[in-house]
Amino acid sequence: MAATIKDVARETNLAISTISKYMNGGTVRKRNRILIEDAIKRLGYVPSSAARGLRTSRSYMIGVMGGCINNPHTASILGEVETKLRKEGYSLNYVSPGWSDAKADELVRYLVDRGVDGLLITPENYDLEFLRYVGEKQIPVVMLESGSGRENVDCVMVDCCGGAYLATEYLIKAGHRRIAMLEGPEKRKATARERFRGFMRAMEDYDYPVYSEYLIEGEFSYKDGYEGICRLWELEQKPTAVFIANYDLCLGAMAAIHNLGIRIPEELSVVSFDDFELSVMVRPKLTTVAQPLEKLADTACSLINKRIQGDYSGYPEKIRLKPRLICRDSVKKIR
Amino acid sequence: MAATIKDVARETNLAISTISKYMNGGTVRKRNRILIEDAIKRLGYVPSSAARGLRTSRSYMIGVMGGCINNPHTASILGEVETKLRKEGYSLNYVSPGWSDAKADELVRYLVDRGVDGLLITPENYDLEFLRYVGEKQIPVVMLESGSGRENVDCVMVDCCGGAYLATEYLIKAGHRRIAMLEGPEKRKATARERFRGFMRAMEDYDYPVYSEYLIEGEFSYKDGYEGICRLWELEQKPTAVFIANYDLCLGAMAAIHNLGIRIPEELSVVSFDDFELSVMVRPKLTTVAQPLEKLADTACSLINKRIQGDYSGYPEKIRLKPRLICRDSVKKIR
DNA sequence: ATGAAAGCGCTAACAT
DNA sequence: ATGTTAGCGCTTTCAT
Repeated sequence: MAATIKDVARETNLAISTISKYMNGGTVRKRNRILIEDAIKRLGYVPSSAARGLRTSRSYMIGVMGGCINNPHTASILGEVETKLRKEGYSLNYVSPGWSDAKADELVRYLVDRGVDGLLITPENYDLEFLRYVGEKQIPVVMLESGSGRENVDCVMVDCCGGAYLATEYLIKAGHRRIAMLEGPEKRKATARERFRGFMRAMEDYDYPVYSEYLIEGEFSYKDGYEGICRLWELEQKPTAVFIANYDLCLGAMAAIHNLGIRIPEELSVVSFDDFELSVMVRPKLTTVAQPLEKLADTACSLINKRIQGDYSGYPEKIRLKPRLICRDSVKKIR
Repeated sequence: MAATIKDVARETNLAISTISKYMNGGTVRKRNRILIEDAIKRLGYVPSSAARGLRTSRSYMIGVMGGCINNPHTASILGEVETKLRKEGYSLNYVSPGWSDAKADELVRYLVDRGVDGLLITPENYDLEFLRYVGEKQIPVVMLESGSGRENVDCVMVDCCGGAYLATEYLIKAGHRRIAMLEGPEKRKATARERFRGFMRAMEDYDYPVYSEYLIEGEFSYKDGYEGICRLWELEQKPTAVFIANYDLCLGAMAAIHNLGIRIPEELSVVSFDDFELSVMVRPKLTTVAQPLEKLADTACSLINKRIQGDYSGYPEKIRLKPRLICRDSVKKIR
C-alpha cells in the first residue's frame, strides 16, 4: 500500500494537519520542514488526488475536445495546451470526437461527469447544445479558434479574416489581379468563413473584381486542394495567383501543382494559410500566414485557469490573436 | 451543489447502500429500481469519481505517453485508443513529451502520481528508467509499437520486419534489382531497425546484392526524405526502385520526386511504409505497407485492461501484429 | 433485498 | 506554528 499523509505524520511525530499545511505551501518550522521532507522521500509519499479531489471538489483535470487530431494544427495545439496546463497543475483529459461530430454533446457530458474543472473546446460544426449542460454544472468553458457565433462564451481565436486580408493584399501589391482562392467549407466553419471574408474585403478595398470561377469551395482536405488546382487549370483564363485557405488544401494543391508541372511562382503565385513543415521544405519555399498556435494555447490555458479560480472579470472575453505573414519565395512580383 | 448519493437515498426513502448497490449493477426490487431511476434523472445525479476513486483506490484513468503527436501515425493511435478505452470505462490522461525525450521519466512519474490505473507508452529513445518506478508502484504498463528490447514488459507492436520484407519482396518479384532504401534512425528506433532488417533479409533471401550508396540513413522526417531522393538521383547508376521506411520520409520523398520531375513508376518504383491520405491522393497511387493501427489500439486496450483486472496470465505478452501490403500503381513490372 | 455504519486520505475550521 | 476533529461521497462488510 502506498504511503499516506498519516504515515508521514507518524514518522515525523507531527499532526497530519501540519503535514497537509506544508504540502499546500504553508510555513512550518525549519526543523520540521526537514523532518517532513525526509519522511516524504523515505516513504515515497505522494498525496492522493482522489482524496484531495473529494475534499476540495476539484479534480485538477481539464477536459479537451478538439477537432480531428489527425491534423498537425489540432495536434500542435493539443501538445502546447498539455504542456502549459501541466505547469499550472492540471492534467489533460482528452476525448476524441472520432469521425462523427454528432457525439459532441455526449462527449462533453462525459467529461463533465468525470468531474473536470474546466473545458477547452474546439468547435467543429456542433450545435453547441452541450453549453447548456456545462452551464448548469457551472463548469468554465473556453472555446478555441472560434466562438461559433455564441455571444456568451469565452473564446480565444485567431483573426483569420485579418490573416486572409494580409495574404490577399500581399498578392495584390505584388501586382496580381487574377487571384483565385481555394476556400474551405464556409457554410459550416467560422474559420473558413472568416478567411473568405478577409479575401473578399481585400479585393473590395482595392477595387478588384472577383470572378466566380476563381472561387473554389471545398472541405479543408487534401482531396479538394488537389481537385481545386485541377479545376483552375482547366480554365481558359488561368489565374496568376492563388490564396489557399488551409494546410490540408495546400498539401493537395501542391501535389496537383507538381503533377501538372505548374511552375511556382513563374506561372502561379501561391500564398497559403497555416505554416508547417511542408511550407519550408517545398521548393520554392512557400509564403504563408502563420497562426500563433503557441500563443493561442497559452492564452486559452491562462483564461480557463482564471475562470476556474472564480475570476470572471471581463466575461465573456473574445480574444483575437493576430496571425503574421511569412514572406518566402512563392510569389512573383508582376510589373 | 451537485446531487449526491445521499440525495437519491432521501428522495427514494432507501438506504445509501441500496443506491450504491444499484449503481454498481446489483439487483433491487423492480419497484425500487423505478424509484431510483426516476430520482437520478430528476436530480441529475452522477456518482463522484473522486469519492469512488478514494474508496476503491482506482482512478479509471489510463496514462498515455506517446511519440510526437504531430504525426498522423501517433495521432491515429491516440484517437483509437481513447475511443476504445472510454468504452471500457477509462478516461485518457494524455501527456505530451514535446520535443525533448529527456523528460520521459518525469512525465511517467507525473502520470503515476496522478493515480492512473495503467500506462500506455510508445517508446521513443527513452532509457526506460521509468519502468522501475512503475514497477515499484505496481502500475500495469503496456508498450506500444516496440518493447524497446526489454523482456519483462507487455507489448503490442507491428511486425515491421515482416512488413518491410513484404514490400521488398514485392519489388524483387516485379523484377527490380537496383533497389534503394530510405531508412529511419536505426541506431535509436526499434521500428527503423526492424524495417531495415526486413529489407536486408529479403535481399539476402533472393541473393541480391545491396549497394551501400542505395542505403540512405536519416530521421523519420520530411527533410531526410526529400534529401534522400536528391542524393539517390545524383548517383551515376540510379536505382529503379525505392523502399521508403516511413510516412514522413515518404512525404518528403514525393516532394523531391515531383520537383526533380522523376516519373513514377516509369523511372522509379516506390513502395512506402505507412498508409495515409497521401498514399491514395497522389498520382499514381502509392503501393504501401499498411499498419493495423486500429487493431494495435484495440489489442493494447484489452491487454492493459486485463492487467488492471489483475489477470497476469501470459505475462509478459509480446504481440506482433501483421501489416499488409496494399498494391496500387507505383511499381513497374520489369521483364 | 435492504439498512447501518465504518472508513478510504485528505483539507479546513477551530482551538491551542 | 501546531494539533484536534469533522466530513467530503462513496463502497463494503455485516446485520437484518
